[in-house]
Amino acid sequence: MVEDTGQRRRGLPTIEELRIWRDFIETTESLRARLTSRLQRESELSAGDYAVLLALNDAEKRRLRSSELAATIGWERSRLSHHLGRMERRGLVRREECATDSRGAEVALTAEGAEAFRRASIPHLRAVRELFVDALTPDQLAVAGEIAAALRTRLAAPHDEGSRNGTRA
Amino acid sequence: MVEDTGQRRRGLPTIEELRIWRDFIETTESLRARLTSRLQRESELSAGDYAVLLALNDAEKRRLRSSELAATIGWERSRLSHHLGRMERRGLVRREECATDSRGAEVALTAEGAEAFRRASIPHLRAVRELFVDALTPDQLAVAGEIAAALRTRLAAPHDEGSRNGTRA
DNA sequence: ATCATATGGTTGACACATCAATCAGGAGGC
DNA sequence: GCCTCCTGATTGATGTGTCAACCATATGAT
Repeated sequence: MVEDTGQRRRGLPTIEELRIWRDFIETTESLRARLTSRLQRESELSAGDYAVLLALNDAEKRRLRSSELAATIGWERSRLSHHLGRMERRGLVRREECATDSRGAEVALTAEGAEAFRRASIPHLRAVRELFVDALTPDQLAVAGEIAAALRTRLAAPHDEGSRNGTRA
Repeated sequence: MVEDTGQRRRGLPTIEELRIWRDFIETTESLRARLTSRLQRESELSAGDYAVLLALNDAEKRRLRSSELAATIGWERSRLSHHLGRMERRGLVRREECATDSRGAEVALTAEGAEAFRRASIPHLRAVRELFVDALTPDQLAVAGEIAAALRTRLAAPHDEGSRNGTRA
C-alpha cells in the first residue's frame, strides 16, 4: 500500500486507485442496469417511470407542480417534460393546468399509474435488498452510506460546475 | 441500529437501508454524470468514446476485432456497432475488414483518435482523483473496493439473469 | 399602463441504449 | 458439394438524456 508503482504523484491516481475506481464505477453501473432491467421485465416500468410515480405517490393528493416534481427527483425540467409526455401517452399520469399560475402544469397520478406503481414497488424493493443490501456486510453497508455522503460533499463543493442528474429508487 | 422502524422483515429493506441505497445510487449516478460532462467539455468526448479509445489504445497495434472490443469494455455488440458508426463519422476510428474472417470487422484507432485520447486522458484521470479518490479516506477507498467486489459477486450469481453493461474510466 | 425581465414549461435536434430482426459468412455433418 | 446451424456484425424502431431555443405568462420597475 506504499509502493505506488504508478505515477509519482502529480495529481493522478495510482494504479491501485484507478483499479478501485474502475471496479467501483463499473459495478455500480451494472447494478443500476440490472435493477432497471428487472423492473422493466416485472412491471413494464423504467427507472424514470418509477421515480416519477414514487414522487407522485408520496405527494399530497397525488399531484405535483411540474417543477416541484423535477426538484424532488432531481431532474431538469426538459427531461421531465419529455418523460411526462411518454408517460401520459401510456396513461400513467395526466397533465392538468394549474389554477394559480396559468403557465404552470400540474401532474396527477392516474388510477392506472397508481396501480402500476403498487405492483412494481414490492418486487423492486425486494430486488434492492437482494442485490445491494444483502450483498454487503452491515459494516460495508454503513461505509457505503459514508462514501455516498463524502462523494456528495465533494460534488457539491464549488470549483467544478456542471452537475445535474440523480435517480431515485 | 436495531430499532427497525420500518417493515417487519419480509425480504424488504428497512427504512435506513433504503435511505443508504438511495443515497448511494443517486450519488454514484451524479458522480458519473459530472465526470462525463467534464470530459465532454474538456475533450469533446463522451464516456463511451473514452472507453472505446482506451481499449483500442491499449491494444496490440491499436486495433481490435469488433467483438473483442465489445468484450473488453463490456458492451453488447449492437451498442458498440451504433457507437462505432458515430465515432467513425467523426474520424476517431476506422472500420476495416478482417483478413482471417470475412464476416469480421477490425476497428483501428486513427491518428486523430489517438490524439483525442491523449489529450483527454490526463485531465480525466485528474478529475477521477479529485472527485473520487481524494474525496475518500484511505479506509473508505479500500472499502469501496470491497463493496464493488461484493456487489459484483452477487450480480454474477445465477438466479437473476439479464445483466449487461459496464463503463470504463 | 407599459415595458423589461424572469420564470414555468415545451419543443426539436441529436447522442445514446436496448431489443428484435436481419444478413453474410464460417463450420460440421452427410 | 450441400444443407443446417452457429456466429460476427449491422440495422431499425423506440425509449431515454442533454442542450439550446422557444413561447407564454408573471412580476417588478417606472
